[in-house]
Amino acid sequence: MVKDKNTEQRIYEAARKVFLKKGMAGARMQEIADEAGINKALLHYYFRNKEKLFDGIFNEVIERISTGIQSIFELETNVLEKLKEFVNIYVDVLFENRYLPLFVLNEMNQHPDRFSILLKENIVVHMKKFLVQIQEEIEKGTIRAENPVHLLLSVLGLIIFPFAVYPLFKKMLGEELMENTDILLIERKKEICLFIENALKP
Amino acid sequence: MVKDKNTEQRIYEAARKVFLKKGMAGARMQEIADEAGINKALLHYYFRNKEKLFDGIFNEVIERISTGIQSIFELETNVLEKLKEFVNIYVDVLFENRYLPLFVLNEMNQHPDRFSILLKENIVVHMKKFLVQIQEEIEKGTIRAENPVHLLLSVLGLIIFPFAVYPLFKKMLGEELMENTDILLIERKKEICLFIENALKP
DNA sequence: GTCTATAAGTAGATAGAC
DNA sequence: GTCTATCTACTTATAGAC
Repeated sequence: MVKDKNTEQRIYEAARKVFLKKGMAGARMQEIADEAGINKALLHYYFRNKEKLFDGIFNEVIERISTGIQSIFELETNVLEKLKEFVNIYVDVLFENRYLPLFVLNEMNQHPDRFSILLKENIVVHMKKFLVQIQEEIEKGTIRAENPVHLLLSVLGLIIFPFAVYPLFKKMLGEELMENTDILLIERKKEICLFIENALKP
Repeated sequence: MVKDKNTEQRIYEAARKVFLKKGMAGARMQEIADEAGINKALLHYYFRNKEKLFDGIFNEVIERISTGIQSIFELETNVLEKLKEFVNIYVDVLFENRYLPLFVLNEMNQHPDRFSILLKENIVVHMKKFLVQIQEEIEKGTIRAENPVHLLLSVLGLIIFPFAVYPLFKKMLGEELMENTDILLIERKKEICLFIENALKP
């Protein structure tokens, strides 16, 4: 076990890895300790208990996602451009953090209010502004759509779902068809953009 | 507690409810017993242990999904019609079983091989045939797409994602914008169909 | 078949030596 | 700061009465 990083950080990274993979309920303090190459007791020395450790990880994850979204919505472009930027950035993010979508969706379902405040403050303002912008463009006729909420749900689904499902998908189709899953996931950037463009073309 | 159904079935239904909501790791035998209105010991009398009980539920869920998919792919129609039929049936299924998508995606990630066989035999044959059909229509030019796998991922994402995310979405946008979440979810049937039609129009 | 009581096993948390 | 050993609490599983 390499000792170059300080212990606290090693624990934190180990916890991140284990929590993202197993979730709060499935994660074991012992596994985190092993992963960090230290003793279980040290976990409690640095982070008082499992919940505090989890909260740290979870808040950091949400924070990271939020700021990414924020920066996109601050762009001064039209809806289609914003969506395409969104797609490009988030496919890359998820590519490097494949457990992220399921982890967030799950923990949110298990503890519905742990982070409702967190989310409200960070994302929702931008989200709502963007929904207004979509509505405006629909009325102007520059994009063909009916309900901004549906559009947002659709784009998020196109981006996120493949990452949540890809291990299953890989198993279903067999290695032959999916030998290049990674390439497929990256390809989705242009695939989704094209799909959206066609769907929204007036 | 109503005793009209036999105990085994009551346990089974309680277990289904709890497992789907909490997952294998998060579910508690006590909670299942309470939900079924019986004693914990009876769970072990009817189903030897937690794992066997879970397996029963899980296999049944997968089975149900599989047969649904199967019947759609057996239709003798073109790709667009099949996809639309798929959308209509599955939105209704998920509407009545909202925990299903996350449950399946999760448990599959936790026990990657428990059901690889299950899936292979039921769905994969039809899936592959359908991918071939898509490829043929792409080549004939009746639909505009590039990669059948991407198309399938996209449609599944459009259908499934909103159900996986809807509690979070509801929280983010606040009750005002989402007072009719249920209507929104059902609306997705025509929304997705329209979205696909436009995206695939040659 | 169904219950109460309890055993056995597991996981989180703490005490105390170094 | 880090470890070993241990405690406590929780969860699954079983024994045995009815």
